[in-house]
Amino acid sequence: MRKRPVTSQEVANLAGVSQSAVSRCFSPNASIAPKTKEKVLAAAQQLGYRPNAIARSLITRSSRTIAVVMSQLDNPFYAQMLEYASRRFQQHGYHLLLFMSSDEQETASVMSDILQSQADGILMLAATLSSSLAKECVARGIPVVMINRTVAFEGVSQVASDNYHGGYWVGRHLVESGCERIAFLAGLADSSTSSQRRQGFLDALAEHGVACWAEAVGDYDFTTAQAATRALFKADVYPDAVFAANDHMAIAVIDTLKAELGLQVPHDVAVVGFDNIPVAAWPSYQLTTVQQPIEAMVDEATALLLGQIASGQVMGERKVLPVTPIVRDSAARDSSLTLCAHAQPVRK
Amino acid sequence: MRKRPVTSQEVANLAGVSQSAVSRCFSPNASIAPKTKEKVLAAAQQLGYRPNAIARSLITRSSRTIAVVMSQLDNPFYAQMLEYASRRFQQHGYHLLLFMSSDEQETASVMSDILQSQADGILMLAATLSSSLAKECVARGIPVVMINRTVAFEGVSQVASDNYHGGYWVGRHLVESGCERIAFLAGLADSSTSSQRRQGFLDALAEHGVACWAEAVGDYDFTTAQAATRALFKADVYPDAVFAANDHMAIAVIDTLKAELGLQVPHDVAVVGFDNIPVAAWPSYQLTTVQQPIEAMVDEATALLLGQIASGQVMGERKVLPVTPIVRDSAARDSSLTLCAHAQPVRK
DNA sequence: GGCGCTGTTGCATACGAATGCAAATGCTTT
DNA sequence: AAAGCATTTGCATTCGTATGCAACAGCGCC
Repeated sequence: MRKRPVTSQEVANLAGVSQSAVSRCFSPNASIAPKTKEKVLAAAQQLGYRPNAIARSLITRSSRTIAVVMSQLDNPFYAQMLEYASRRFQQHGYHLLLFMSSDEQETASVMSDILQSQADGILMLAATLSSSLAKECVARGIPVVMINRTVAFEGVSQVASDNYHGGYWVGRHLVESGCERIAFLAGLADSSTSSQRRQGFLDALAEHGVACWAEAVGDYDFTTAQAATRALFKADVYPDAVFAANDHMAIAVIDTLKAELGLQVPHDVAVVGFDNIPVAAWPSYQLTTVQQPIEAMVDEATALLLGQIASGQVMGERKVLPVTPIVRDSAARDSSLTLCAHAQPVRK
Repeated sequence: MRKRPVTSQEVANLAGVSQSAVSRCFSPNASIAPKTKEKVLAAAQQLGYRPNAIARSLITRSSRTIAVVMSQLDNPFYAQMLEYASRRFQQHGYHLLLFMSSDEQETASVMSDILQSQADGILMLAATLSSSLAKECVARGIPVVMINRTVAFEGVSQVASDNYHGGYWVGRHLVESGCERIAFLAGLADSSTSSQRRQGFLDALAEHGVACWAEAVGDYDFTTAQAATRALFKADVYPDAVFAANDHMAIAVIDTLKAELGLQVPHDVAVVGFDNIPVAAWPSYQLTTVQQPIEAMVDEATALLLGQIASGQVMGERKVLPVTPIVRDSAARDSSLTLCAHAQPVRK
């Protein structure tokens, strides 16, 4: 049977003090005599008392909980983010309530749960939010921070890496490496990250008088990216470079080229990704990519959330963090590298 | 400023009913007249009322929350588990509270948070628990289910895949493939999964009159596994097969062999892993491995937790689920496959 | 019309801890 | 010894919702 939990009242009885005294022993800045505290803690220990966080939340009106909404955990990039975020918030005495949501409809139902759960803040990792829901959160004074997504509403904060300049660097790097038939493999059609990377990339090509050879969509998914690769390479004259909107897809491209099409990377085709996930560094891939500053992004998101929670002021702030090009073998034919405005290339 | 939330009392006033009536509108099986419900819902809608889950939890003594303790999210195997578990519990109206914990000490502090949080159940993914903490959970009537770990205490439930027979299959498969110098790469020294896989593996070798050629420890970590590989292969006569206790390490072995030692897989060395993570199927690796039934394991864990929560009976149950050998190129020299008692090989 | 029945409703209380306020304690000071 | 002050303590109330109980309404039936 479920045991009835020990309450502060019972501890108070045993210690011969009032319930308030017990409560004060477990509040950081409460006024309590050392001797009393000792007595109370002994009694608490003896009974196995643990303060009930639910009751505390009710009266303090703060659950010390952050709701996290994620769309994909199979992408190691976001898994890493989640892990780091969890540790970060744990340090500040906050806990994460995890929600998975693939589509916007699911997000609506999930948001309803979140609002009922009294979370103190909401962190969205690559998940989108309808503006009506965003508005409701802001109206209730719950800060929302989105990582790597944008939303058409002002009240929510956004943290992203500099996708535009990352894409720009890739475009320039490929052109300067001597590539001539450069293709782009997009992520999800409606994702801001993919389109910003694409825009920077196209601008770089244009500045060098090169047009994008071909485009395809891979939905940030391995299998879809494989199919897209086959489509891109079925013509007699195929691309000599592919920029995939993330590493996951870039890996799929490399594997498909090697295994199905008998093409060598980078000898026949240069491939560049985005994110710098751990796999990218593996000897089999040696993927040239653009590193997103995971920890800095999470730190920024944490600071925004905790800051707004503390101040009670919910406002939409935007942070764009610099990215770092990582040059590896998959696209490094020519090493005449030059610096990009916002990005220092690093050879690893 | 943080807005004062709308309460059921305010809705009641607007709708011209009592607070109880409002409450009953949001409880599934409460007795309420359709006409009243309509009035109340309209008022709730107008005010933007959402029931406060904290207050509800306090009175019902059930938070509808499951605490999840994880040790590693960088292993896609556990990331997949978490994602599936989240969706599964979401379906049942439960939410996940996520905690990361690497070592046993951290787990102790995390458990303290969990007990205060009034979670209805605890799910441990590849994390260990001291028996004193386990005992406390059981004493409080909080069910605990561990996936892929064992604990020296009876009250907690355990779900695991059949590591022993998985290891056994690997041992036999390698011997029957003609390998003679077979090495084992262990995971964490104290993990039950690694030692069970090892035991099955060694038993299979012994039954065929073969001794294990060498052993090393890789801590389930890419870099450590790379170092271990170098150690295993530094002698003139090196292994002709390696069984790594999980895929993550097996991939590290393959990469290290190819990139640093100039050895071909499977031509020079056969490599087998465990888990069947998505990477294992990638064309570059084609890793022979033993698949753990992720969804079945989570389903089982979910059923155990929800069952014990519903009945109020906390008890230690053990479930061992069958594994499925997956034969791919990394270890398939000879295809004279035979069936293993608990495992049907599948060619994918 | 009175009786009993089913289905709704409101009242009052409970959940467990935090906190403003006033009372009480202990200590110093003159 | 009395007054003054700072610190500690207990009392009573509060957070927002669920629920047992009693009151009540509506209905059909004899």
